Amino acid sequence: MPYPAQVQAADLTQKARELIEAEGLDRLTLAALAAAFGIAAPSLYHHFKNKTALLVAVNERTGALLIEHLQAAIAQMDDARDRISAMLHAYRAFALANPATYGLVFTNTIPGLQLDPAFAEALALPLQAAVAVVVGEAQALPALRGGWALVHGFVLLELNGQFRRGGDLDVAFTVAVEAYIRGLAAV
Amino acid sequence: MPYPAQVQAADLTQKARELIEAEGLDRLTLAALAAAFGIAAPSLYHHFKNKTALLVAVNERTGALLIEHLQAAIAQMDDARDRISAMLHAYRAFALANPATYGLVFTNTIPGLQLDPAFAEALALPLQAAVAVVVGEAQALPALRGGWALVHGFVLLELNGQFRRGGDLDVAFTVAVEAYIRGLAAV
DNA sequence: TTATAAAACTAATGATATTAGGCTTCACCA
DNA sequence: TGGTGAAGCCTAATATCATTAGTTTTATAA
Repeated sequence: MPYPAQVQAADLTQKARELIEAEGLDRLTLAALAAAFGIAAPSLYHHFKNKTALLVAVNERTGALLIEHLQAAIAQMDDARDRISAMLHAYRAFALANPATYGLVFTNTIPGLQLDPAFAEALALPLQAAVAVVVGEAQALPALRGGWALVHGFVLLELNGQFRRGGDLDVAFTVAVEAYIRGLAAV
Repeated sequence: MPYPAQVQAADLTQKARELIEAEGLDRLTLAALAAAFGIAAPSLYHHFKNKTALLVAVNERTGALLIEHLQAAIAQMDDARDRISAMLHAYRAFALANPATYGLVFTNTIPGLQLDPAFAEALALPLQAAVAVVVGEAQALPALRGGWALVHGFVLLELNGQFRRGGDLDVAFTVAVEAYIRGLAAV
């Protein structure tokens, strides 16, 4: 029945991600996105309910990429503490490489952008086991949350330019992560 | 020479903060803010260069309140580790009590909202000394950044509703903070 | 009393998202 | 083989805001 689609939803999502990283979220207008495909803005409504739905799709894609990235980082690591450290570093690397879209995933200034509850679950999965080895099953959940918080907070402050007193941020990150892991283990 | 000002910039800032917390950032329109004072939207431009400048003022106020809150929290504490713990808990309490405006301070989806560099400085000041006692001057800066990151990240994830697997978040926060401090000390 | 300047107003402009309604193409079925 | 209908596109219109332009009001200073 159709008409030869000039555009797939996935292409739109991908291009939107590129535009957000290249120009900033505020420059991503429906008109600009449509223009990139040679179509008119209202046509986008055939692919997404509204702009928020487009951004949700962007976030889902970013989340999937992040999870892939984390899984790759621990491919052949045995020691639990090494795995934790490697994942936290990989997490930061991903966020720094995708600053605008990473930030968008966790933005709460735009209503209706909540990520699927399964996301946090999927994100935690690869880390959960390693943390449990270090602190035991009972403390695994809070310990996990602390680790996620540490990295997430560090990266956001870093992306936000809040660390303005000099110093090597790579070193600071490593110091913080090592301290946290050491503290977890030392119960 | 003037005209009896019906409004002071500080009143506008205060009301804007209230509206943001009560209705959400997206509901804060200039028309709504002006209406709360019985004046017309364009009149606000006599007090603020534009809406971004208003939001910057809101952020400055939030930052000042946060710093006051932290200083009050450590009023009569002697032990360095107690001070660190108390400040981190006070920080979280403030953010949870002012979720929308706290989030706005660290939002990077709105251009031009960068807080004054002096803010991070002033925020760090009360914590700096306590951290230096525990880890020594040399490691104080990275250790400080890690602590800030931990709390900031925890609070944002919490406000964003990312911790959906149950469990007591107060406990999780305490576990994480204690682990971090313990890890810092255990060098 | 009057000129001035701050502070407000009304009316327009411009950028965007969104909605309404209609045209075009093509896979499928009679 | 030809008709149909739905998908995908378009143009035009609407609504919401922020912002700008130009005008009016009024307390005070001279």
